[in-house]
Amino acid sequence: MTEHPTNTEARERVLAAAERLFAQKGYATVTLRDIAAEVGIRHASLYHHIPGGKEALFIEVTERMLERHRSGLLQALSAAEPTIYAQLCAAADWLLSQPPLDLLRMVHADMPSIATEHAQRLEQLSYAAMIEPLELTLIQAQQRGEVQLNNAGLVAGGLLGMLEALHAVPEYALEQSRSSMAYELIDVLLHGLLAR
Amino acid sequence: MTEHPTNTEARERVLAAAERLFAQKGYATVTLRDIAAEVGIRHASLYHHIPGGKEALFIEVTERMLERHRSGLLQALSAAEPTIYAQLCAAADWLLSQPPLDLLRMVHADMPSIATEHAQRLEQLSYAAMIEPLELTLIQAQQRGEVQLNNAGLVAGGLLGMLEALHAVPEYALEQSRSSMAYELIDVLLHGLLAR
DNA sequence: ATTATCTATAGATCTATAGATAATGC
DNA sequence: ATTATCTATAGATCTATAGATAATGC
Repeated sequence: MTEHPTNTEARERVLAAAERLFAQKGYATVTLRDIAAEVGIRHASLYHHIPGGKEALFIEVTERMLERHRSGLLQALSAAEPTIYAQLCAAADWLLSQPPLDLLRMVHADMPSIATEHAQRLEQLSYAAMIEPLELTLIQAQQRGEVQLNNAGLVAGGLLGMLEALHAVPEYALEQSRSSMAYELIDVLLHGLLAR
Repeated sequence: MTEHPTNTEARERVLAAAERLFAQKGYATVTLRDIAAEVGIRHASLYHHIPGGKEALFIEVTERMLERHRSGLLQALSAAEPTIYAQLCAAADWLLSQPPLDLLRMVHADMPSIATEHAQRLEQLSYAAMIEPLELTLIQAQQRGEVQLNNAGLVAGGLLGMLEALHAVPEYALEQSRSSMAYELIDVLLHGLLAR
């Protein structure tokens, strides 16, 4: 009955392991035992750090992952040279520096498994973290006359799907780095495939 | 002890439900009870049709889903007017006509949950079904001088990620049809975002 | 007669709790 | 003294099996 969940290094290790595993494999696929094994403790010991259990753990780490993505993306975008190519490459570098996350799986598999009020909040947060920064960047590039588009949100979502797909390339098929593949895709998106 | 798994309508209903649920939510998230409920029977009755159990069921329906994707994609591509725009739009129409599938989730979550020999086969099959047809189409367009590219496989994968992402757009946010969004993305990919 | 379903239940695994023991910080 | 772990176990849920019952096809 002594439950004093404080924010120590031990708790942080638990959250970090949970975050990485959930981001990569999703809510249902990852068991508390998997997380405990990753940390090197017994699964029952997790409850000392997370009295709320699996669902609360998932919500907490997903929330902070999305918030980190939002600030990391915004930071990367604003630090980049103000050309759309440099900005999108910086965004790609940021995304590839993070554990692979799969927004489509989050929407179709993870969100339906948790309480709707939290699912809705996380869904809004994922929009704010992943789409919005790219959308704003595209709109600004449009305003300075650099690009031409109708629906920045759509293009932002498509770009994100394109970049996330790079995480599906298996190691043995990696002839070049994922970064350089990302730059190539961004180049195609900017200049188009059509021969000139 | 009377197990005579024949290929009847009842079995087909089971396979269809399993296929749709697995494609959308993944192996671990979907329980045999979910599938049985969808069909309208008790979960134990599933075993009459699938003596191999959950894993064999997943492998069977994933395999046939990927084979259907391969033939459906090839068919759509070859039936389209031979311009890259028409071909990619036909591919998008086909993809959007199918239950949402998430290749990234398959690679990171589903494949590691099943026996490695089957996982490897399904991974090759998913390449043959999803990437290869688009890759060949892009190469042919390049050969007739319509497009210009270095790495057709990379672009095919990126395009696929872009199109799959359309399944993440929630119903309430759908101002236009997913098809028309797909066409718009394809148009961007062909002509590029940069202002001319 | 064969095929498809059901009820009942075994066995595995998972989340979660209780209470004991070890490690750590004053 | 407080914090972090452990063992042991309850209870829920899941996959899977056995055997009975219902539906269907000659």
